[in-house]
Amino acid sequence: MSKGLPKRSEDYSLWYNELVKRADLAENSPVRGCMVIKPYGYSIWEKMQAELDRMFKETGHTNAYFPLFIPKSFLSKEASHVEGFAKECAVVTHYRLKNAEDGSGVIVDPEAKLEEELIVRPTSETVIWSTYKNWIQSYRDLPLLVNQWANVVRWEMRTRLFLRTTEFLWQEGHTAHATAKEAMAETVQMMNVYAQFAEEFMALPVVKGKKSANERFAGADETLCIEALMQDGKALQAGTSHFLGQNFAKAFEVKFATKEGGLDYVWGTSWGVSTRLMGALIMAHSDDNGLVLPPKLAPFQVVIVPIYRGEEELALISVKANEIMADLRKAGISVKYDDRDTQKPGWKFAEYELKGVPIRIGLGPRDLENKTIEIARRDTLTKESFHWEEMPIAQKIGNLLEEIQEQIYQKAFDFRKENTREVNSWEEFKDVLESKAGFLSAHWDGTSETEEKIKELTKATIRCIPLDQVQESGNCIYSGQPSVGRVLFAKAY
RNA sequence: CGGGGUGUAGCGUAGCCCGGUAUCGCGCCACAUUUGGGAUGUGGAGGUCGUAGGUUCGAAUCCUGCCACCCCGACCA
Repeated sequence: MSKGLPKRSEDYSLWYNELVKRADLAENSPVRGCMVIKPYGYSIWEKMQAELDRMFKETGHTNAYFPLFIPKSFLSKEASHVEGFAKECAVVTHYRLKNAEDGSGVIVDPEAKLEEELIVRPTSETVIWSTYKNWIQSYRDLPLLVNQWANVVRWEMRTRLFLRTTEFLWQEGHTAHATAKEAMAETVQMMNVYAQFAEEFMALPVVKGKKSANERFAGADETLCIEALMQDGKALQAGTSHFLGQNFAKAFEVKFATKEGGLDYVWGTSWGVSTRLMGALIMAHSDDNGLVLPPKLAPFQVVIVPIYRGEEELALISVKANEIMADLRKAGISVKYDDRDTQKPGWKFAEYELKGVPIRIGLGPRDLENKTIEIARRDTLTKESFHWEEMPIAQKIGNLLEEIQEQIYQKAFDFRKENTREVNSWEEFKDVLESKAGFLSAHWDGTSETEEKIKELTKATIRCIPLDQVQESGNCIYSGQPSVGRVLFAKAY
């Protein structure tokens, strides 16, 4: 129905790119790899932010803001951290431009070279830990529970709207604790917050787990994550929570006086989710007609489209429409009334389908006469005629929104279940990966060498060692060495 | 960063091999008829052919550099 949106089955990545642009979520900017997030797309992000922010505060965190620029020397203080990020940093070397003498425009003023170059933050551990040094002296200053909403820059070689962009928006939490146990509890807690957000609000089922050493964050002792499965059978890392041990405390000399009178390095965590969640949201639920949004994150949950001939008829319909809107708003349901005369109803139907509005209400003279409204669901593309004396419209719509939220989750959950397969031999592993993709649950000997080899041969990586992994003895799919449980493999974004 | 492809009106495109100032559709503007699944007719506006050079009497077309996007690879919490 939608004019020429590519089919998922024919070209999944083309479908994704076109959908992002046509649904008015984002577009490319003149700068390579950077995106313009358009108002409709940004309002979805704002909904995500609002909910996550609420959850962070509920768990005792407060927001702060640290600078965009980081002195180059900071980055090298934590050895594995610099190794992980050095290759993708944007660097500021000068602070002034001047007019070119030949009148061809502005050039960098060579006189204005910075003594120490500045890195545009790829993540803020270094600048934050250098600040924490001054904030923490005693166990009384702990725990320190801070989050920031910010933009970061990573000079990626290959970019895709939302999934991997040069600049992206995210939140990064950075906490400091007196004990390893407490820091680890924080790391687990935040992974759980992310999982809860993904499942309840994004309607996205996720697997909670631990990263293998290969996939661990640069500078962390342990990385926990939530992994989701997209409709093309590829996995997407949706959020990470890192236990930093004392690595950054040691690199930045952050010590505290313990209750017992000793002096110790503090224990740290960091955790983040980014605009990549937008990519996950789009790919998890949408179809060949366009976006499908879970009601809890839709910029507006209901759109009312009037069907009329002439102004008098519109006026009559608008009276009823306004009444419905007031009822819905009173019930906490967000609604838009599209009474533009510049587009026809059919055009609007297609438009709101493309944009994933969960419920569309059609209201015309026939409805006024019969005391009905037409309710169309985006997720199932079904329509029903509802008699408004049957029950209050707000109650009907409220119930339906809840049902949609649930069913979208259930659909994604079933899809993941169908596409998570236990495999027990190397041949089977390669075959399933090739023909069906999805998550592969398989035994692994626990070594980086094996993981590396499997990645090289199949492009599949260990997405995580699931938290609910069952202890089960078996043999590594590749090396045949003994294994104590299955891990989750997949090709990933 | 390596290999391949693409760049022509807001969007999608023809023309390029074989050089002579650009085709078609959607969209846009005006008017009329329309309005329960992307309306129809008539008239109209809109172009540094990605960009900078070169070859030529003449370049969208041939040559070179650069930029951006897409695909594959490498890289990547």
